Amino acid sequence: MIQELTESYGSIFEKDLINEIVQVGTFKEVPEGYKLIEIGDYIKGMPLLISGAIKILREDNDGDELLLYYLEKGDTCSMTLACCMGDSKSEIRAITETDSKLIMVPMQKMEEWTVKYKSWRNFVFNSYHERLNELLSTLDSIAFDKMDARLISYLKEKARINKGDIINNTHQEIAYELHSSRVVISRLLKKLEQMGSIELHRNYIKILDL
Amino acid sequence: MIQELTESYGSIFEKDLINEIVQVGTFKEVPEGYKLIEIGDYIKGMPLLISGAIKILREDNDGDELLLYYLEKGDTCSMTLACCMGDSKSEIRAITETDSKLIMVPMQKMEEWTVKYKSWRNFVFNSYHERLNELLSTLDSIAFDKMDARLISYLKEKARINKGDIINNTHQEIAYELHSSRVVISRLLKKLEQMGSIELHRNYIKILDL
DNA sequence: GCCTTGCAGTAACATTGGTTACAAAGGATT
DNA sequence: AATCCTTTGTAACCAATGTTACTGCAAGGC
Repeated sequence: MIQELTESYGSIFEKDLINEIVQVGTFKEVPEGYKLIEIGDYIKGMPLLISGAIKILREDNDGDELLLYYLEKGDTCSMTLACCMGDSKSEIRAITETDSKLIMVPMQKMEEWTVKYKSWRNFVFNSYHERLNELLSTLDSIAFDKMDARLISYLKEKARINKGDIINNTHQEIAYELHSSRVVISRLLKKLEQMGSIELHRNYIKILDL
Repeated sequence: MIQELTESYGSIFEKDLINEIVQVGTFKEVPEGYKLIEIGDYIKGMPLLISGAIKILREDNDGDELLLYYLEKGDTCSMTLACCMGDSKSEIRAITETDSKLIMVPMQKMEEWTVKYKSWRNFVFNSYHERLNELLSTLDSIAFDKMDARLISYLKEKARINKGDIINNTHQEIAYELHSSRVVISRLLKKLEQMGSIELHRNYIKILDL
């Protein structure tokens, strides 16, 4: 575990802190599609992502979903922080987008480390900062962009996260995450194909030039 | 200044911290409609709101606005925090919604107080927590609600913030903050009036039963 | 091969929201 | 009162998105 930690967090955490994390943290390896956090859960631990990616989703009262953003190596979930501090329930759902490795740190250490380690303070604040900004840009996209622009951003981001030019999703799945309908997504994808930006196949999409 | 501080923050900050704030903070009284922060500004200080209300707005590339949320007594702007920590520019605009009193605290104290005062740590984290949740609910409303529902929430919130049942805005102004158009807002308001929920007048709206 | 199931393509239509254009009403100024 | 400006009301129209319904196709199981 110490090896993975050092690799992903060695440049930002002090040695002492790394050692503490090794002592109290638990290493987890989770497959793609695993649900880490459900809306309404009480959260006891904080995840430090070593590899892979996690998607953070929001849901409304009717069960409609919306993708908020992804977490990657070196990220943690500020929502989790926020929830734990406030001792409240999770407002979001977290699902692994790819196979992932992460370390769970018990929440009790938060306060202690915040006082003790400058690097931990910076990490936590940076984390909040980045997540706030990601939320803002998600909000921008929903408020100001039309569906075609949102779809293009989605495809780009998804390709980046999955490190390739293939997106293994059905139109229906994409529609869920963008909170739209399958027919609309198929329509727009077909347009993108006709423009030569993508190639459509059954169960996957190949990015050509977005 | 110590009096106002104690009144609004006495129950959450230690005496010592209050004293420090009094020493380094500057008291400000600002009228309604005053622009406190503009997008792109570098921020040197952090505002502690004593009375009144501040609206936080987002803008897209075309200059279209969108109301994010309000700050009230006892609140501070996490965006500001986020920006200062990251030494980056402001992502938002802040304008007083009503006449307001606030104390500006220089940013340098942040780090120091975070180590020194547990109450300050809690305040900062709570602040982040609340702002994240407000952003989330704004996002919900944009993503999942139709314009009529958004308008109703807007009117309710505005009435609450202004502590009354009169909303002193033109249809055009409301349209800006909801990122819609005047005609659409007039149309929906007229419907609400016909349902007996509100009364329309020139330059103001009276809330009857929302 | 044949059947079932899930995915994608497409047409027709409904709804929401945005745009343009113009009229009418309320206030303020002269 | 005559004029001017701002705000509001409304109609007609358009574009984007969502809905319903039906089709064909691919893959896997039988």
